[in-house]
Parts: sequence; C-alpha cells; structure tokens
Amino acid sequence: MLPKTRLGKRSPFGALVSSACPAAGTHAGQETGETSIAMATVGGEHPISRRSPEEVDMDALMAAMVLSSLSCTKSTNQWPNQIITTAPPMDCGGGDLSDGGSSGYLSIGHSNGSPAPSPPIADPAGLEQVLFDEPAPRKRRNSVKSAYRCLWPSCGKVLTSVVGIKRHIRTTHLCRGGEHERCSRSEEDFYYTEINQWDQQPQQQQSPPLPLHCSPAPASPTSSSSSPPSPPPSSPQSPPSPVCSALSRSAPSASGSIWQVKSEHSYQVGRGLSSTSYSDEVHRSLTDLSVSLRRIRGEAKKCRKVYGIEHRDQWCTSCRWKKACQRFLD
DNA sequence: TCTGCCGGGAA
DNA sequence: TTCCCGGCAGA
Repeated sequence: MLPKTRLGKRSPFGALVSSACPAAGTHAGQETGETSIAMATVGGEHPISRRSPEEVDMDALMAAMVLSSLSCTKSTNQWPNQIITTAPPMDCGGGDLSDGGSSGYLSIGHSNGSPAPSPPIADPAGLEQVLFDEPAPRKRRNSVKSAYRCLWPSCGKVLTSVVGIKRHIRTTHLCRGGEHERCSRSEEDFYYTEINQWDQQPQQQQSPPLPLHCSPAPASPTSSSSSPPSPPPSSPQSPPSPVCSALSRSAPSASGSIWQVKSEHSYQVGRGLSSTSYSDEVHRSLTDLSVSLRRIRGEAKKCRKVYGIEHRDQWCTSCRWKKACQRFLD
C-alpha cells in the first residue's frame, strides 16, 4: 500500500555485505589484483634476469632503496606500505628461480624465520588475533630446516644462516662500492630466498589445518558480520592489509623431505592465502554467513518451476508464500 | 530478466 | 497463525 522504505527489510547481513564488500572488495580485490598483476608482470619479465648487469644493478638498487625508505615509514601508515612493499620487491629481483612476484613475499614474509625486519606482518596478525581470537599459526618454522640461497643472478650461493647470506650479499654483491652500504642493509633481504626443508615431523607442526584468518584479519570491518561493526582502532579508512604474514601458513604436504624454495611457496601462498585470499576469504566468510542468513539459491527445481505458475495450488506452502521451498530442498 | 525467498504486513 | 507480497539479490 504505502510505499514502504524497506531499508531494514533485508537481512542485516545484506546490508552488511553491501557496506562491507565495497571496502573489502575494492580494497582487497584491487590491491590483490594489482599485486597479482605486478607479480605476473614482473614474473613474466624479470629485470634482473633479462637485463644487462648494469641495468639490473640499478633497477635492483632503486627498488631496494624505495623499499628501504618505505619500510622506514611503515609504522606510521601501515597498510598502504604493506601493499606497496609487496610490489617493489617483485621488481627488484626475485630472480629466475622463483616466480617473480614471490620475491615480494619473500622479502616481506620472511620475518617468520629470518631476522630481517618486517613489521607489517606483526600487526595484522595481532589484529586478526584480536578480531578472530585465533591463535597465530606461526610455529611451523620450528620443524623447518632453513637455508638461504642467494638470488643474485648467477650466484645461487646457499648459506645456512641469515647473517651469512646477508653478509654474502652485502659484501659480494651490494657493497662493491662503498656508497651502497647505507641502503644495502635492508636491501640484501631481497637478494636471498629462504629454502626450507620440511622433515617428517607431522605432529610437531603446530600450524592449524588451514588458517583462514589470514585475510579476515584485515577484513576487520567486514568480518564484523559476526560482530557489530566496530570501526578499526586506528585507521579511519580501515584499510585492509592484503599482505599477511602467511608465508608459513600454507601447509605444505611434506611427504618425505622436500626442499622448497620459499619464494615459490610464498608465491602460492600469496595467491592463495595472503593477498588474494583477503578478498577470497572475506567473500568466503561472508558466504558462510550468507548461507546461514540467507539460503543459497538452490540448484533443485522449486515448485514454481516444477508446477508452473498456473499450478500454483500444487506448490508447497512455502513456495506459495514466497518462502524458502520446503518441498524441493537442496 | 527470471527466480528464490527474506522481511514484513494484513487478515 | 496463516496468507500474501514488495523488493532484494543472485543466476
């Protein structure tokens, strides 16, 4: 009768989705999209591996400098830096032995094991822990034997300590000229990759079966679907940080003893869990809620389809009432 | 555009 | 409680 404004008509989840998804979808989707693009692009043609040594040197140096400067400002502006820091390392040189994009995660995510500083990881983890009350699955490294491989073109030196590999990179590759010394301190992070050897120690693995909280964490506003939407503590825009510390989150099915280049690993993780997963997982958590709050449209034919409008009297009551069909349950 | 069905109102 | 339907959202 009256034109009713049915703002509250839809389930609160619907509203929440519409309000949350833009944030999650746009941010995460775009970010991850950009990241993916960057990864793909860089992976496709890697400057370091294809260019002349001088160009490589300069590009890598530039990228590293940018990264270094960015990493210095992480504390103030968190997530954009995470985004940004995700991309440049890919530029600066994952090398050929792994997917181009992976090096970004490598250099960022290696905080799991390597002493290289990577502040952005910690905060999302804390945030997600706060939001989801889940234990941080970071312990897997305990059972991992690590080595570090130099990614410098045509080097490939493997050392067993971070210090060693850093020193190697710094002294051998970066600090040929003294002027590099200043920036190379953080730069060497990008020129080595960690290779892990998982032993068969299944019960030691403390990592949860499949940590999904990687992405929900930044999705704090979105994930509030299960809790009243509360503004993020600090950032007004509540930006999701697609980069999560998920390097060690993927659960490699270690059958036997595998050496796994971490950059590869992280690339997959990055696509599957950390970056892309942000939107994916948000979507998924949202979907799960959606299932509970609103039925997924079923594949089964409903009374309407089966009997047709003209035989509406044969419909089940729910269908007649435009409710969820009770006869053809999915 | 069609369809399922949520949310709400009327009887 | 039953019945109906506006309107949203997904396919």
